[in-house]
Amino acid sequence: MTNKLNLNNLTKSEEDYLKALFQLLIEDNSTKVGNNQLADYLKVSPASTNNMIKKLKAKKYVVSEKYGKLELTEDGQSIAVRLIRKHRLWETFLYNYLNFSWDEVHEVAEQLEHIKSQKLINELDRFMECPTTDPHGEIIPNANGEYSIVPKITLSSLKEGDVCQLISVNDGSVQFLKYVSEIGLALSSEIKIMEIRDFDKSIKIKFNEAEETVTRKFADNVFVKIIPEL
Amino acid sequence: MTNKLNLNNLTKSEEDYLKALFQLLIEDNSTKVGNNQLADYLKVSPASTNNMIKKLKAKKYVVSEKYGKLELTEDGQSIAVRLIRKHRLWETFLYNYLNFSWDEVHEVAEQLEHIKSQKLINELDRFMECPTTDPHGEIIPNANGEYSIVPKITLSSLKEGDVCQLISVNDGSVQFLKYVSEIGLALSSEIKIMEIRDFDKSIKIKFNEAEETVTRKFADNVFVKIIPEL
DNA sequence: TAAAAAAGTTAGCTATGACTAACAAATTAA
DNA sequence: TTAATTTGTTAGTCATAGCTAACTTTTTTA
Repeated sequence: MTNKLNLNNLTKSEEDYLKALFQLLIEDNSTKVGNNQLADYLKVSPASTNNMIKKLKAKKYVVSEKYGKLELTEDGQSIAVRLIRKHRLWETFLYNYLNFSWDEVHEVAEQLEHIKSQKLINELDRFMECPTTDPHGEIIPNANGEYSIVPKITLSSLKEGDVCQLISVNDGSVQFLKYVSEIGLALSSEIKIMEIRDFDKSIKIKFNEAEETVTRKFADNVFVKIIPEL
Repeated sequence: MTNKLNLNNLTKSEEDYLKALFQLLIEDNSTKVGNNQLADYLKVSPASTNNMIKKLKAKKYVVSEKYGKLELTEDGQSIAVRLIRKHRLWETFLYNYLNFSWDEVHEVAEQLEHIKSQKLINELDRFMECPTTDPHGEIIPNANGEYSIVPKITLSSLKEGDVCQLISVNDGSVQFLKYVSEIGLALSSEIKIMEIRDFDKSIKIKFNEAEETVTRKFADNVFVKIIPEL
């Protein structure tokens, strides 16, 4: 009996905190996630975070020592993965069936992911014929909460001369997504690092025969797969 | 400028109260809706209702004198109709595309109707090719909030010998909906009133060549259209 | 290694929206 | 028409979840 977990006893806020922790801890693969970092990520005060972490520790979804780093229990992770599954399935639905654009899906999916109905999400999955990635290129966990966490390589971590393929983009900001579309980048685009300028770490990239210079901040939000040179 | 109304400033609770008021006032066409009646309908205490009514009066969605009957302003009605539109469109989606049954759709639609996105609901409408009635037979208001409020005639208001057609059913209770399905009634079923028993107001009805005796309470939740006799 | 900065914690406040208990007004019935 | 019942209101409490301000612990750096 792995699944005695009751997913219906969580408030929207509790869910938001668990999902945020998962994204910082597991998806971003951080060594240490602290209280203030989480507060920053969720755009709330450190006091609020501290408060919520206490509650989540009492419910055994989070473990941490006083003044120590935050960690998710298995149950905590399980809840977070289910939320991510819901979020990404809804994004896919909005994008593929309801004419939403790349940058519009996130905000609405943030609301839809909190709808409590196991049947709803499983049927939505079936209706869409079990998609494996969302519109931003992120992998959708399956109904058992299993999914391969591909270590994320950012465009900013590459060196001059590297060639890579765009895998996914951070969907946290509408402005960013609009910019990505505008310069003509799309999922699977092949990108070559032409030059990295030392003084501001801005990067000159080449794709589809076009060249663009992007900032370090931009490159931090673009996830890629390196294409080994022949 | 009819629509200066900001639909995004309302809490889930405020929306629930406005919708409940609309259903009691307009759809059930009551002469007087009072505080306790509303509390009853929403299954909260009269104190809670009183409190919320104060807030909705301050926001100009509700008008009432002290100790007087509750009424919705035009803005209040407008918000309620939009919620009903959302509720019924989601019910239709769940029923037609996601294999939900008659009695399963209501609970999930109660959650989905609070999702804030104009685009979402308009695209969902387009995707389903603008359905006009939901799975329970209720009319879906259009994007402008217009819809014909058909005066509801309950099965219980008919007299012996009358013949009618099932138009819609009250979707408030899962048990009721299951019972309706089990005895074989469906939307559009033709029903004849065979006998009304005086002592308990139970009604013997005939449909699809079958006969059933139903209680007054049952008949109160079934809405019909009288078929004029030839 | 001591001072400064950053990170984490606590206390106490706010708003929302439930609740109960007590009370007041209005309606119904004797 | 007075008494009983129903209906409506108010006061005060609770939980959730946010906040600021003050404080403590840890980490950094000078």
